[in-house]
Amino acid sequence: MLRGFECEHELYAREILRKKGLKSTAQRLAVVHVLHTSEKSLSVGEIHDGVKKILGTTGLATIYRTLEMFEDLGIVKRLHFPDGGYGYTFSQGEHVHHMICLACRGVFDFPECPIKSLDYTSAESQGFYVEDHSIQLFGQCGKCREQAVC
Amino acid sequence: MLRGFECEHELYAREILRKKGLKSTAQRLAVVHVLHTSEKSLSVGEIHDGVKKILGTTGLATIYRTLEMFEDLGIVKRLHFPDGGYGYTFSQGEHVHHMICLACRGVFDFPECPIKSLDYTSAESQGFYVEDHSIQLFGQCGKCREQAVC
DNA sequence: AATTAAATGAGAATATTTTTCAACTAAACT
DNA sequence: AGTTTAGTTGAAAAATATTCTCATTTAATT
Repeated sequence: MLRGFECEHELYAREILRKKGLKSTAQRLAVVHVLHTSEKSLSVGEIHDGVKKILGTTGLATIYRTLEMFEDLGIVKRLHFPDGGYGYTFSQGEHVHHMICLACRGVFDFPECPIKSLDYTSAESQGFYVEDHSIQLFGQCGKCREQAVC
Repeated sequence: MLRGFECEHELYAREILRKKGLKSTAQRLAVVHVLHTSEKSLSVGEIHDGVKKILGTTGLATIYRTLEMFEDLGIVKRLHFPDGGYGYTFSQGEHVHHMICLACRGVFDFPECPIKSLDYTSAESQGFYVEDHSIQLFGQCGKCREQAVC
């Protein structure tokens, strides 16, 4: 298959796919490439466009299939925005929380997990068993603040 | 217009609508009723069904329009689940975080906001201006744990 | 009761996502 | 390097989900 833009991120994805007996197709690696070279999160359509730029024609269904699979594998993360939209960002499966710029949809890692220091006592006192949590900060990134008119 | 199930939640919604010069229609109050009497979050279709049970025929477009408006007004909150679905829960505009049961989609308030005690220093050191944040705990509620087979 | 601006319903129009299936291809095995 | 095989893809159709249009209705005000 077509190579040429092989980097650590693509090798990382190849490895995960290989372990699961899944194929490292040009389409899948192109999705990895498009996502990890983007500083902002991307919609399904934007990912499709990016992949088409690399491979020429590519079916939209393949993009949907790939993203769903990648999310299960922890290769991408789906983020929901307050306006109801959503996008994908590359992920290496780590426990990371994000700061999301509402202006450019840029995604930045939030270095600390405040829940780590916190315990789940108040949840558990209500009989709730916590399996996972998600934290997101919304606002404006440095670049967008500079460009802002106000 | 049709009354009969007027309670504090409906009066609360009426007041917000009135202040904005919007009408308290039977459809809107029925959405409030359906949502606040449900212990779990509801999909658009479930809300539509619930409203139809109260009012008879009701257009789906009205449900969509109402939910969008209610979200802007802080009367409902849209929650996204790890499986990609989403649902709505009644809200009174307060800063509350939720514990979401993955089994029944029940929504419970998480009493403390860990971000309150935390500061945004690490975000701000990256030049990011934080406007809002969202925290969600996912897991299993007490009721679903009891019913679980394992 | 009359007025008016806002809201609704029904269905058409869009948009989004999933499914189907024949053709294709990466990976493993000669 | 060629064969085999199971997994994948593309294209189009199908299924879902969401938004829009506009004539009719209604809540709120006078």
